[in-house]
Amino acid sequence: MSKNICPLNATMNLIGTKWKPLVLFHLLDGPERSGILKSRIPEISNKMFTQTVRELEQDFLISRKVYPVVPPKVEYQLTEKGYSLEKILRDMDEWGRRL
Amino acid sequence: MSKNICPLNATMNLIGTKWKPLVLFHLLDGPERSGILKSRIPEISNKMFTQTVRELEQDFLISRKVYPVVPPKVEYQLTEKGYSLEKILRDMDEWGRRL
DNA sequence: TTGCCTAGTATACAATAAGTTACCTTAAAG
DNA sequence: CTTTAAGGTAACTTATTGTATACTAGGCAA
Repeated sequence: MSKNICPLNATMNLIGTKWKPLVLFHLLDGPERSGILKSRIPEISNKMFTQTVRELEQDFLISRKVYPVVPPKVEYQLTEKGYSLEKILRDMDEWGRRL
Repeated sequence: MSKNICPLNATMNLIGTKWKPLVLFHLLDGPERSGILKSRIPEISNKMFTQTVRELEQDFLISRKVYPVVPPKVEYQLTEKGYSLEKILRDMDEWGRRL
């Protein structure tokens, strides 16, 4: 009865939600402002967007830069750890293209 | 203003849940009986296991074979479509290994 | 100077998804 | 008789998501 400590579990804990891969994917081509990033994922709600980027930041997959201006300006970008998912994210996108 | 019809969305609709990638991953090495497959994912509840394999079956990622015996015997295996996710699944597992 | 605009986020509450527990099946073993 | 087996269902509780609304503070139009 080996307990399943399959590494995939760890991956799922970090990016195994409906929105995280999408947010990460849309940051692959460089930093984006919050609003623009959000607009690339039209179906996401405000709340889930904020919640998702917060969690990704906590897990060091993205970083958040706040400019102290009004109206607010916030930019997100992938960390190195986030970028290390590039191949997986692009493969998943490619896989979806063939459906 | 381009609405985001990113293929990754399609992928997420098929495997973008907490359990689906895990179920698929544990079928990569061949067909498994229901109980054994489930035991490889100890944290999954009975209900979520059944629900997950049902959805994967509907989406033609796995197939389900029922043997008319008592007690029941049911086997799951990846379809060709399911196998086409092999690289992604193994990469995700590998990524988790390095955390 | 009242009041609306902006972008990012926060909050309260409703809806949906996930987890828990109990129980069904039927044949053979004890 | 009673228990055990594997797989699954149904009823119910809790956790996660989604929706609608509002806040912030400087700039600007009326």
